[in-house]
Amino acid sequence: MCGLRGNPAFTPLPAEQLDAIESFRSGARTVEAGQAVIDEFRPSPQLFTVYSGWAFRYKTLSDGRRQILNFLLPGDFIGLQDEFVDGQSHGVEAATTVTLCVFPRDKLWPLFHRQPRLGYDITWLAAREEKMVDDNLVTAGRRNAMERVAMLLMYLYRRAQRVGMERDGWVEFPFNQQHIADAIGLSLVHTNKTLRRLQQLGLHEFDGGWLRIIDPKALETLGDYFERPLRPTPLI
Amino acid sequence: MCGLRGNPAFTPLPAEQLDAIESFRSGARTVEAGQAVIDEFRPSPQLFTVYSGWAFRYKTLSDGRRQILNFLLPGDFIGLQDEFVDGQSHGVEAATTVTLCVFPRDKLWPLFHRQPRLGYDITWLAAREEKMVDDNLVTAGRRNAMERVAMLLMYLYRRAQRVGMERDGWVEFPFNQQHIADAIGLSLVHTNKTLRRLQQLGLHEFDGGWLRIIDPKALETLGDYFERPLRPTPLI
DNA sequence: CGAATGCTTGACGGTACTCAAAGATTGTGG
DNA sequence: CCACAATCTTTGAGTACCGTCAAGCATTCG
Repeated sequence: MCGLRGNPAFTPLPAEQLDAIESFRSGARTVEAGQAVIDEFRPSPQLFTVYSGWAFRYKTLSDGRRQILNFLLPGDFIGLQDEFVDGQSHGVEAATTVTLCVFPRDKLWPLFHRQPRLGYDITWLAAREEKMVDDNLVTAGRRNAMERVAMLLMYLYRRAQRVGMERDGWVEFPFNQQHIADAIGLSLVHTNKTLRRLQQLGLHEFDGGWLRIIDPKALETLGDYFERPLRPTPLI
Repeated sequence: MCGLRGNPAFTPLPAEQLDAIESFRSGARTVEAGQAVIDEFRPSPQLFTVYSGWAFRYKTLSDGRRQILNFLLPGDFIGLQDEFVDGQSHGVEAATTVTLCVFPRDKLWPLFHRQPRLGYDITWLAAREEKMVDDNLVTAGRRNAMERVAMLLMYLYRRAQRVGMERDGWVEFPFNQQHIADAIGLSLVHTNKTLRRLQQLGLHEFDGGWLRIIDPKALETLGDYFERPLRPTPLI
């Protein structure tokens, strides 16, 4: 049974729906850092909920340029998009060791049928995911380098914080500068230089794969990205 | 009753579900070009299905920079995102006269409850919308100016074509260069110059608010954006 | 006919990209 | 435990793409 349930970031569910999720679920899976959860060019016969760890969704152009679409944290539901659209979609890669709950794709419709409430929750998650991509699109399209980095750091920090991954002001940050560059649409070199300039302002700090935000307000202002009040999230 | 039903781009529905949609629906609405369908900073108490016309979703930064997130065509379902996340979301603006089917937001859950199949379809639409935003994010993050324009033109042309809006090779194209610039994340001036260079290659043609694609293969190759096989779409 | 809106062009500057190479860090095998 | 490889970070130099500014042109509308 999923140990995330006790987390206040998620909505509690009545026993009947917990049972339904249990029978929907087909197992668990662990993926090591750097390995693929979903291959970019082969639709997955399974859906997943992230149970622990960091992962990310991405797409690559035919010449290898990569764009990270969004980051995945505990509670995120993966693979919906493939259910509904043919052809190549996106890849999902683990950034740390990731543990996942696995659901067979062909039981998705029966789940909607028997537990409409869970169907509604899944729509909730799909809509939330889309809003995050919306934000990332604004970043890539309309923010400059400094703003992009500031936005991304706050965004990732807040998300991790929200699901209880903060420890004394630090959150695990398993990404290298290439990941950051691919997420915000900059080159590796320019990302490095921007990161460096930001660091000298003393608004944040990296250490051994962890991130600490020293001056959240300054970063929020710089990135023009402010935390929004968030309701508890459904957890499938 | 919605005249889009006969369109082969959409899946036919049994009478029972049509009735359910009818009772979900609260009316119709017409919005003139340039007017707001959904205000960017005020959550809408309604959901919409586009019945005819072009619209677009967008977000603006606090200093006025605007990013168009996606374009909306007949059959697109609007407003889901607001259902599920607090705070400011996105705006929706009509680009032509747009007609919409209106649904009260508070009947969304009852609809899922009584017609799980329609709930499933709504999730389908949400996932498809997200995939489109994914593609736009790749464009803004990883394509250069020429590629961005090529991709956008093919993308909009294909989408319009798909819902039967093509007439002798032309589709209505009610956007000015500022719209294009805001969609692909370039400045107005640079968008103009890029458009001009593309036009001289003779791959496409604009005339009086209509667009014709002369060499789709060349544009697809240029933009590294290829049509994917598409199933019929559910229509709510 | 004048105002408003949108398109086009040139000039110039700056942000960000590419290329290249030198540190720093981590991991691995002898 | 050290040597070496592999990966990642950092820096500099040079360039190109794209942004900003400014002004002229075209079209539409009242």
